[in-house]
Amino acid sequence: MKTIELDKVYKPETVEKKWYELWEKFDKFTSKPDPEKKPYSIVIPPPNITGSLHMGHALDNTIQDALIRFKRMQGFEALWIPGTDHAGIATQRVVEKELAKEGTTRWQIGREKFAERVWQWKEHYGGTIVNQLRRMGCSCDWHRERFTMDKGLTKAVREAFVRLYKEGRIFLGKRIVNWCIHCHTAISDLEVEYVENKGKLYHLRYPTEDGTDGITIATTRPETILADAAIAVNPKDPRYSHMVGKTVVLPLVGRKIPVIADYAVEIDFGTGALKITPAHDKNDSAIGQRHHLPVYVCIDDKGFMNEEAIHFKGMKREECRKAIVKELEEKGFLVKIDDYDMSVATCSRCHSVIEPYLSEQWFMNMEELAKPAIEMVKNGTTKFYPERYGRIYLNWLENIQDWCISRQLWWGHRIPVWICQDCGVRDAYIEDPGNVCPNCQGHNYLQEESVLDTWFSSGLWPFSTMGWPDKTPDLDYYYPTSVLATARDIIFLWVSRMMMMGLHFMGKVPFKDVYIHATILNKEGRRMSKSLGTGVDPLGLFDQYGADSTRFGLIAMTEQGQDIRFSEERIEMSRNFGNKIWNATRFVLRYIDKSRLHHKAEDFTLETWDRWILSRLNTTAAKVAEAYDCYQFDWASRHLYEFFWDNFCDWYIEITKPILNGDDENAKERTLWILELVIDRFLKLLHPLMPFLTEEINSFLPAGRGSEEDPSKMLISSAWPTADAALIDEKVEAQFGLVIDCIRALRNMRAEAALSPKQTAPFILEAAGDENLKVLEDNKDVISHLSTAQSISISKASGSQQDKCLSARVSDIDLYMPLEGLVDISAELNKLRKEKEKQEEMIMTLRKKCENPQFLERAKKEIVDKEMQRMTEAQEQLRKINERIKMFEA
RNA sequence: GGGCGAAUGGCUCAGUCGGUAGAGCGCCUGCUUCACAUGUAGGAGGUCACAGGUUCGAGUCCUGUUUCGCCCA
Repeated sequence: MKTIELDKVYKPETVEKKWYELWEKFDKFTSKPDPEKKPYSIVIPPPNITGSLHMGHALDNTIQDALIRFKRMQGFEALWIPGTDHAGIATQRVVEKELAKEGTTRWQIGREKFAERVWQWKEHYGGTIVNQLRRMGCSCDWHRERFTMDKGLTKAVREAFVRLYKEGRIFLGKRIVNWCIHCHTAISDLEVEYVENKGKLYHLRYPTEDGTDGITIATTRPETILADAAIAVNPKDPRYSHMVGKTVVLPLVGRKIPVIADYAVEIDFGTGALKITPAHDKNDSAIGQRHHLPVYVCIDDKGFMNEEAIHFKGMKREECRKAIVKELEEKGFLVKIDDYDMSVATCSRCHSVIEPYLSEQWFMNMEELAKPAIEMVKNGTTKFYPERYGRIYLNWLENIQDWCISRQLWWGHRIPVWICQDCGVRDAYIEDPGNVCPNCQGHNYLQEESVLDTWFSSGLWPFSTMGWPDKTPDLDYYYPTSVLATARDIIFLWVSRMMMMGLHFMGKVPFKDVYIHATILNKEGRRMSKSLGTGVDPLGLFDQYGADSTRFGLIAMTEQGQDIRFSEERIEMSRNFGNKIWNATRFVLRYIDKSRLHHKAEDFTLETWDRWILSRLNTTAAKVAEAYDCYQFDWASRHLYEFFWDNFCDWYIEITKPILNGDDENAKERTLWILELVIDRFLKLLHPLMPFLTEEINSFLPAGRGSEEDPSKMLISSAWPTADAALIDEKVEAQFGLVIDCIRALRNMRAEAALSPKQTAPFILEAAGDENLKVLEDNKDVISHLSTAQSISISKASGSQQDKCLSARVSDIDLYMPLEGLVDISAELNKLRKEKEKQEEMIMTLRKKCENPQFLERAKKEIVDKEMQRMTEAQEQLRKINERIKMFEA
């Protein structure tokens, strides 16, 4: 067997690349239905094809990969389906920008050519984020990679649309929609962002026809008066009751419009009189419908004023506002302008101001679809983690509005409805019907121009990716998926739609659990934003610290669903952790000549520290599995870190050094077995979080040796180390905890006496109870070694006071370090007096407690006993301190 | 306007059933000890935002207040 010399520092770069290639080469990510195994499946919340990996993705996909790897190791048939969505607006904009650079537009090249260009772009650049997922170590089944515009998914979209259409849930309606003049399409309510803005409130006077009276309204959008249809006041408002039913004259335009009464008008806002512009405001539209008002449109779909806008025609809406205010002022209609803070609706894609726009769009009635989606969360079939997000989901679904599903884009699933331009008949088709109208036989049977909202296809994702609408073995086996892990802002966008569509078409929820992870904020506690440049690029972190460190660091930062501030220190801490693991293995490998994993605990007489580390290992295994299972990833990382660094490296490995260098062959065999066992098990426990490092180290272990030559031994396909309850021993953990405390106390005395690290010192340990006495005796060598003792005397407490020496107390054990002449008496006295004060304070509070009859009566017996115990303990300690003070003073 | 969340050491955060406040980073003092200075040993540092309440006992439960963040309308 050749000995392996490892580098002093772990270097992730080459390692990460190597292992990812090997995993893929040996199909480690591939999953297929296996009736012998239980399925565990995840579909990726499809990232946007135009996107690149940001911190949120990094966290989201670390979580999914950790779960998949964990479950795969546990023996589940684990499937993670990757893919991307076609991101209608975003992708179209990217390609339009390219065209602009070439001096052309999509209108010039036409719809078909444009679509070709987008596909070209997709082939070239669409793989960015997918490759970044590989860089992270994501173990997705790439054979099943899907794209919302690929053949299978298009078929699913078509099928779903036609079914919903035939069920009468999809309809064409002329309504006010959120219109983006820049993207030139309708967008959904969820794509609208409200931005606080310092605006103006314009007070305008609308006179009566005879000029004797009038009414003053307040508006933030004076340019829309050109399309006013009425003035509305609240019927309860006495200021205007005499005006209701009369007509006023629309300034500049001269149109006579009625004054109407409607309870929707807020009496306290502005002047209490509201101008009604049914074509350019959602609320006005509703009021207009109630009062059968005519609809005037003055702004077109590109944001320009139209022929309704008299001589303002052709102006941009912003220009028109200035011009119209000026003219209103000149003609005496402007009463005043107030400053006014308002929130302006903007397009979440291009940030231009949304124009509420009356247009014909396709809508989907959601009310009926929402009902089962609500029910399945209420009855716990699908559970949210953390729970509170379930309530947010419910609240949204319970108030759901019709969904505007049409987009005036050229990139996306074109709505499969054909409309006869001659007779107006229309229908939806799974297969293209040709251009002959089935009704009038005319040849103008044409497909709808609009495409579907991208989320229409995302909603089908959990089952369209598995082959729906066909009945496939995959659907039988993997659906419903186990969990959807995603960010909070996705609840409405995808989670709810996937639930509705999944229940409607599959009759089953699409996922059993929904895990909502933290939002990552920057150091200042603000959202990371690409446009503001406040984001941290995870790829930079991968380069600097390695993917493993970034994964582990992100996980360690994440508490349940709570927002987290990104701190690079955590990533650094994780890198140091990885390096620690690397070096600990490096140490152990110096002594390991062959695998001893075939041994059992029964083969040896185990020492306290052996049983302690085995107990800690198995406790950790149990806690880590539990943490993964309830999505407490930060706990998992904490348990792993603490076990390996604090327990294994700081204590166990240090203990083994003299044994490994000694000549007790039996002890060596036993110790090497445990060292190997701990590393073997620990690597497996850590693997879901740090896949590369663990796989690399495993390949050096004599029993591991997962490699290109022996891929079956790779960690990725190894069995999860289930905790062995027989090796968990709380008593041993307490006993060795006592030993640790004693060693710490001795080291502390050394530091007080300013001994150099190598300088040995004599110690005296006296235990009051037999039990602790035995623990000390059993671990004498360890205590001696780790405290760099010259000599250790362990005995039952004699009651007699030790001479001039430093002292400490752990449980019922007195520890002394006699150092003739070396003890700084005044410093020691100082310390003792401080301790005395502390002890007296403690006795006071304890006495208060223990003498309180209500405490004795009402508190649990164990607590009372414990407090009483502490009380006597503290008094004993105080007595000793006093004695020692006396001694030093003498 | 409605809802949700947060406030614990200088910083970033843990704290599960109410029972002696923890970690990492930073800081101070020792260590070029044959796994690791991305390390090691020791140390300092906290009125748990504020005010009430429940309780024998509150960082933890309840009510209110303040500040910050997010979501919805």
